[in-house]
Amino acid sequence: MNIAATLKSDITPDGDDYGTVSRVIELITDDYRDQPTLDDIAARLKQSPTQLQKTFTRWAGLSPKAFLQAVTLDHAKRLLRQESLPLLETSFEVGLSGPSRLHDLFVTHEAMSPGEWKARGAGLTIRYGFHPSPFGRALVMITDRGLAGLAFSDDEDGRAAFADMACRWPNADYVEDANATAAYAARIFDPARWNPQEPLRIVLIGSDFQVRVWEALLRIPIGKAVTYSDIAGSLGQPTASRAVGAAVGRNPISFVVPCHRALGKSGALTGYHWGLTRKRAMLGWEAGKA
DNA sequence: GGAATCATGTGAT
DNA sequence: ATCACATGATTCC
Repeated sequence: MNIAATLKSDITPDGDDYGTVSRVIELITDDYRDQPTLDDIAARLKQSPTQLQKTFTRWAGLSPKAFLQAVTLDHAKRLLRQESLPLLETSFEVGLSGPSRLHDLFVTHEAMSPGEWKARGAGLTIRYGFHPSPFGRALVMITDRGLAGLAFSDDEDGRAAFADMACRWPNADYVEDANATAAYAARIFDPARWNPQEPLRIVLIGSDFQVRVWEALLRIPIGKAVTYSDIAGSLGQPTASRAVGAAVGRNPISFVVPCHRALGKSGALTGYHWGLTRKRAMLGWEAGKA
């Protein structure tokens, strides 16, 4: 049995739990004024409440009720409250590049040099593959220095996601190699395999400012969140929150670099490159792990 | 609660 | 130069 098949059976036994979860999220965010009950939602999806219960516990170890609470605005505000600034302040000591242990997924990161960034991927070979994940079909991109890209696709063939990623480093060579990327996907989405002894190697390809923002994101632990202005402050540029937002939006390694843990000051989920529903799903899924 | 408006830093053209 | 932004604060309803 190959690794990709193993992953699929581990994470989504029926193949599409995320499809159900994302529809539930959309229903409760569209109709949040009506406060739909679990029975309402199940009926709208033409499922029984017990089916829905099974899907959620399988997906996140979370009951539907707990999940619904986890994706409300109040919950997002709670994530923000827990002293976020001390977490970010130490990012000054870390500095650019060099290995360091960060965040719950134990990542060591290095940054590409400014020269490499300007080359837009020239001379770089990027191997990629698609794999099932708790948040839909994931596109994993790796270099010999580590994980460089992680994207999500909503369409079946994933062309849009690939084009989105490939235009960031237009001069790189792209080689499909799902056997090489499967091991990364298996580790990233299985908390049981998050291990400080074997940190995940990632490489940040971006401008100096972008890399500093992404490093700040790596310091946010699971179950917490910070605002864009928190990050700006930790960079010593308190008025640059909007620039931070732009840089967060260009994060090439979504989920691993936890850009979903950046929220607006009100606790609102102000945006997400791969769709706000997916951002909500990630925060809800993490509520079951933290 | 919004909606309109302004100051703001970065990156692409 | 100019423009688009995953912001935030202020000032009106």
